[in-house]
Amino acid sequence: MDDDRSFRHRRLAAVNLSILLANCKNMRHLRQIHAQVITSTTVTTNTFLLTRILLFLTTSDKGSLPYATALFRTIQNPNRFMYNTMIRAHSTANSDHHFSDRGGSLAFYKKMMSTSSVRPDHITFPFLLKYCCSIRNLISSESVHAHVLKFGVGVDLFVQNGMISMYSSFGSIQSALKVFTGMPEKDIVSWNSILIGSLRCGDLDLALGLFDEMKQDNNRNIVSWNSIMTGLVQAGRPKDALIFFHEMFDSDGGGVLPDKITISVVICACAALGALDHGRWMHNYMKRRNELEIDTVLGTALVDMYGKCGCVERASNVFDDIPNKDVLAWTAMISAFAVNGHGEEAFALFSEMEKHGIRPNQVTFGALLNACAHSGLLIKGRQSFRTMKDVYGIVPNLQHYACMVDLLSRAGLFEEALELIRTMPIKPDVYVFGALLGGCRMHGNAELGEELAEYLINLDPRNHVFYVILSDIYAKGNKFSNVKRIREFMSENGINKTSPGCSMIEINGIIHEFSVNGYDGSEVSSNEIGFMSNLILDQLRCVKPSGADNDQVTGI
DNA sequence: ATAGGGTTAG
Repeated sequence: MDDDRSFRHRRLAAVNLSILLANCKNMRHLRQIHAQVITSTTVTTNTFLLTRILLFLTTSDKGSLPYATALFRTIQNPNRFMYNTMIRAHSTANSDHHFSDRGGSLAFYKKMMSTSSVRPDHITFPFLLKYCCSIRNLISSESVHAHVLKFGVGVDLFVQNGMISMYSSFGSIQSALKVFTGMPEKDIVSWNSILIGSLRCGDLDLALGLFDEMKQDNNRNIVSWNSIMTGLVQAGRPKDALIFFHEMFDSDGGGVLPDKITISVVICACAALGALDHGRWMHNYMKRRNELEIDTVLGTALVDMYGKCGCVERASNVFDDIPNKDVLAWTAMISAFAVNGHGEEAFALFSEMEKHGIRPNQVTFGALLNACAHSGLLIKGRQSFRTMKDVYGIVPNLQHYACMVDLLSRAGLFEEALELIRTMPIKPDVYVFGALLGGCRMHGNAELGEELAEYLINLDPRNHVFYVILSDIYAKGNKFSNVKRIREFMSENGINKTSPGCSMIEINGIIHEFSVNGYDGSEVSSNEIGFMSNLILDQLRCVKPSGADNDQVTGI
């Protein structure tokens, strides 16, 4: 009788709480609900209801992880479900709470192990392993593997899948394969995990082989396609990514339809190729499919693509319609202005971003400095470099220094560039010195140029770039015997461009590659491309360089 | 319960 009443009470309270939580509007509201639970229920029901609140706090977008963590600390004897909830909540990477809650999921796991009553189960480990993917700590992760075996869940499919991801996130594709091949039953997630793992570890051949095998077993889904395309783009093979996209699209990929992620990957490939027609087709395609709304991520990818294809106007139009613009969206648009020589607009947009209360990051300042380099904005460049450090406390990285050195040495300010290099707190790399060397070539600074080139050639004797720049510097100073000496040295030692510089052109939606030596040989005649490229070269020769940044034109 | 997407760079 009593039990029955208690049960009904519990049911009733749970239903009421569900309704309350479903209508919960903000944290203030949640605190009220929490207080109500604490004051109006018995200890037994309390545990049950607190669990519901924890779950709400960690899974709803109206929840709050710090509040959940604080609430969790007040619970005397959390049960396994509560521990699992917290471990799950702290398992995702890229979140800020990694810093506030030192230890993340592992801290909660350790706390659970310190009790004698609660043990992990097959739900605990997939989340814990996911967390291990982000901490890049092999020792901890191997301990987790040991615990997986200790608690007898090493045969669980989800746990095994998690271990594949964990090992490949460290680059241990061998260990990942060992788990994979040892699995008695594999599902689509197992296959996708090992596919993604091989891509992360840079083993493209393995990935392509796996992808092939998956086809035979009719074991490919949208995640498989998206993953292989992402891998190809990141491996610098965007053209192959597009080929895969067409294979998927034309054959219906075995009943697979492109989703938001497919679109963003393909747009990324288009951006890398400068394939404007393809990119615009994708843009139209997503408009046709009304379930593919342009969210922040897709909008950012589009802005980037249009920017890299030289369509600042289109980029700007897409940008205006992006909902909830975050740093990445703003940075993509600033960058679109930057690479197209619209330095002033880039800075205007930066100010607007600050007004919107969006905090710039390292990448934003990289884009700004890049804008300065592309538009010769010396003063603004120096200013941004200072603002980055003093106002935002962002530590400049090698790329920022390379950008500044580029800007200064293009302006002929070699002393200032050298001073910056001398006072750098990090070791300057090839790109920093390379930027300086580029300035030397532009201004015919032979003394510094020779010294630098010699240094860089010693660092990387097989790289042709520095020989060529050095010979350019000699040629500019009419030291043709030195030019001849370098050319002879290069041919005697077989120092050539490893792969000929290659450009791409999009004709009727097909990407064609061509270079001075040859052409990839598709339907369009190589002669037509050769004819056009000569025409363009002739026109370029008629253009007088108008500013310091135009030296490439005279170099042709 | 586990797998996939966007920003800088010389």
